[in-house]
Amino acid sequence: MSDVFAALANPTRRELLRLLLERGEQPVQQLADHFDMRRPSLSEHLRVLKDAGLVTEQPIGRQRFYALCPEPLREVADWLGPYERFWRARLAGLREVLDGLPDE
Amino acid sequence: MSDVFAALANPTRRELLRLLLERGEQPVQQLADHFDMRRPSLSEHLRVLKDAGLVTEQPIGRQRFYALCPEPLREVADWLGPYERFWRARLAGLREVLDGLPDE
DNA sequence: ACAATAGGTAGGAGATTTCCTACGGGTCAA
DNA sequence: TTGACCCGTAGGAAATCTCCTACCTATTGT
Repeated sequence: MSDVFAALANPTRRELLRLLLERGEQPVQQLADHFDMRRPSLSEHLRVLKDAGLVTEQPIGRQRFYALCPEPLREVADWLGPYERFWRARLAGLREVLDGLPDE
Repeated sequence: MSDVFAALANPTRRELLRLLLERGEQPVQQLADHFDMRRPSLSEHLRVLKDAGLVTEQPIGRQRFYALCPEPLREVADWLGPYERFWRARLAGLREVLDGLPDE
């Protein structure tokens, strides 16, 4: 869980996930085109994502295709569950307060 | 967003959030009782959570009560939205495969 | 006023992150 | 086979993280 959150804490890595979500699996070079960064650094980001289980890697010829693997994100959503009840209650409370206000 | 994920990437900080969720707002000492860690380190974790907007701080006398502030978590849930569709599709695909299998 | 309590700040050690350049290993095309 | 290409590893620099000890401020009770 910690490694998943740590992986998501970097904007480059979140952008990589977004690209993989919107455009499907891609080789490294194609992903690298979107970033102002050397490829070895991108490789390192991809390794962090892979270690967190957020992407899978499939070598085809001399390319490596990376694909989104959303299971860890589902676990994040599960982790959020108990807190969701809390913020819903807060929103409900806020609504009550707003309903109680005059001049509306 | 990055600072929220970075805050969540530490198990001590996630445990702090869990304590605040389950037991409501508490002063630092009461929180510290649950950890094998010196108080200055706890203070630093609380500061990280506060900077990420995940907790609020209210001084009462010589104590400071910390309370959960779930808005950033709601934003995380919103961020997860597009990926949720993806993993649901995956689960649906998996179900299809399972349904197609013999010997069930 | 004085001692005790709550909790923060200062600063340092060691590990980790995030970028880089240089290079190596495998694959394809001529 | 040779050169071009895809992409990773090695290793280093600067910044940041996470813990610590020592110390400081503010509040409370006597």
